[in-house]
Amino acid sequence: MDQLLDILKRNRLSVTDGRKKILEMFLKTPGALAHADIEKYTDAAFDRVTVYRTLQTFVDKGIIHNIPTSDNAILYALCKEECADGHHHDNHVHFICDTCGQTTCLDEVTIPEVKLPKGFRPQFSEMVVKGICAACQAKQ
Amino acid sequence: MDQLLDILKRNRLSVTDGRKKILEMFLKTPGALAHADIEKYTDAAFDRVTVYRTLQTFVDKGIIHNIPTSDNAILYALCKEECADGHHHDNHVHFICDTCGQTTCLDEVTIPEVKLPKGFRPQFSEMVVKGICAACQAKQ
DNA sequence: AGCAAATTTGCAATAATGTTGCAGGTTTTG
DNA sequence: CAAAACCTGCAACATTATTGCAAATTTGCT
Repeated sequence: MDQLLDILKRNRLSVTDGRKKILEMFLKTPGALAHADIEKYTDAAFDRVTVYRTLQTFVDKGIIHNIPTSDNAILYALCKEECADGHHHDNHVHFICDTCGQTTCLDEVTIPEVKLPKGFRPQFSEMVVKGICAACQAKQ
Repeated sequence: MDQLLDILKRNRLSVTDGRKKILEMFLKTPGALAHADIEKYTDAAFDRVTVYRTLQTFVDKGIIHNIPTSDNAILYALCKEECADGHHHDNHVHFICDTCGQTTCLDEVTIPEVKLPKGFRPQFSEMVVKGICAACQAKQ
């Protein structure tokens, strides 16, 4: 079965053009996508509202996760291993390239544990590294 | 000399009511503040625009830094050591409490280095830990 | 295949958030 | 104290996000 359909079905979501197109974008893109990227995608001219709702649905189902950025943008990326509903186990590092701007999930780099002050109980952590990505480095 | 004035003067900023009030909020607050927090602050009824500009000025001067969050909000917190203009050395971990929602700078917890895949050159990293903070833990 | 129920979409309206130019006011400098 | 520099508030505008509802699509069932 097609990978797209497989993911949608596994999450008990109706298979619609919008969801297929948006999910396809994620599967094709190595890095992360912002809401704006999806809206601007030429092939897929969906209503803004639909994009918002689709992304939210995907996050809820654990198909994609969002990435914190210190500037305002919300970025989304595919979860490597499918996560349980609402619970993401994407404990990998995200890398944002200063040159090309692309955000990459470094699935093989696990977020290290840190020793917190007394009383703090950690449940989940996120880590973002900025710098120059392998692709841009190679071009120079 | 008053700490407020000291900070403003050291950064060659005019001392105005707005800046004093906003900086005072940061000095009083253990955690981080969102733009909305400042705007809602009862005593300080400044124009929205003034708040935006003041926060931007403080960030530019290295008085405050912003904290990435996976939801959309931009949070700001005081820089512990004053940073050089534009260059922040706030390489500490941020903690967001799931119970009270407050964000705390863990100044004493340094972000660990991670080993990146070949070709990636890191320049700056950020780390956010979510869980239950010491204050909320103690209340239970 | 065909039909009813459930779900999803697009539109419209509205809210929330962020930006810019400019006139008037405040702070600083000397 | 006066001039210059800087800051603030207003207004207008741009962008981003949310909600309700009717129409359209998809699904489950026979």
